[in-house]
Amino acid sequence: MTNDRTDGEPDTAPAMPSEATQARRFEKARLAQAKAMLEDYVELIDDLIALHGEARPTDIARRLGVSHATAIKNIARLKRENLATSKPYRGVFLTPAGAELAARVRARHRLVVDVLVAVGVPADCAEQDAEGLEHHVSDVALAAFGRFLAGRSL
Amino acid sequence: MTNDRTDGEPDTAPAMPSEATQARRFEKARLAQAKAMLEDYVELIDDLIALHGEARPTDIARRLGVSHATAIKNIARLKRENLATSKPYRGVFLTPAGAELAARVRARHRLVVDVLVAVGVPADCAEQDAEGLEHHVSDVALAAFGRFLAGRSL
DNA sequence: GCTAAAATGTAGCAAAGGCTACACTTTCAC
DNA sequence: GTGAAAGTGTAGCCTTTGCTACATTTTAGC
Repeated sequence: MTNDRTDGEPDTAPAMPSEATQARRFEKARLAQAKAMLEDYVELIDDLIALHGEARPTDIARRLGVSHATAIKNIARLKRENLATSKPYRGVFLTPAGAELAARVRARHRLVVDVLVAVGVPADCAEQDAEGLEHHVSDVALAAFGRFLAGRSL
Repeated sequence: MTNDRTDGEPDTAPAMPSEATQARRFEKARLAQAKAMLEDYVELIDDLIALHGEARPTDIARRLGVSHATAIKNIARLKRENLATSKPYRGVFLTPAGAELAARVRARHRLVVDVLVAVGVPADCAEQDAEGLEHHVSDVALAAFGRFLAGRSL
């Protein structure tokens, strides 16, 4: 039972998910949001290392559009969560766990952008929207995206 | 110029968007997130009024999976932003601006769910993912979604 | 190799959005 | 109509994630 039509409301009113179902959905969305910052940072750090051989806090800050102090504070959190390492006045590097997360996040990002483009979203808009979108795409949806794109390219 | 290949990095390194472009994307994603709470509340309040004739703080809290104190605090913010009205111990109602926002948010939500289903995401998963996703879908992408679905149904 | 600029790090503040605890009002059963 | 349960509201706290201001270290030009 996932619907909430137990009382005598007008028949024209639309059904809603049950309170528990809806609360679970919102809670998952909140959790996804909490992980978003970590995901953005590891993906960016991985990109910068690939491009420049290192990831410096100031570069990270500029690319994220935040102050360097904010970037450094968030890098400290990455280190607490065993996703990155750094020594004072040296660049930031990813731990194996961080690199693994970065790989997953980048693959997801590509897939999301590709699906958006496949349904007709302009490329630059797809890149923009994917930036916020990607953190909320579940593995199940991701698998469906993969099948959809595979079917398209036949 | 949106690419960043001005230095002597290895040719195997992938191109990245310019710092300014990337910073703008992240900033937009942050702004979308800041509006998400308002959008969730007005949509839910609108649904509850349609279903029960009123939206009570406790119902709102239960459906969002937060404490009633949190719901009341956020309702106060809706009132500050002229999206809702309420009097002590009475239900919450939407202003014209709030109702207009709710209508837009609900239409967007439907479109997002429909597109997810159309590309093969299971219905319940689509509903779950849409909850977080929807706040980051731009009007341009939304228009593309509409065209995609219209093309499908031919 | 020294000095100035850039980068890095630290401290303290603010707003958002959660929470619990407690007080007050309304509603409903009897 | 009264008392208990349910709903509503307030106060104060915590964490997250942004900021500015200032201190320190490294880097680079000369």
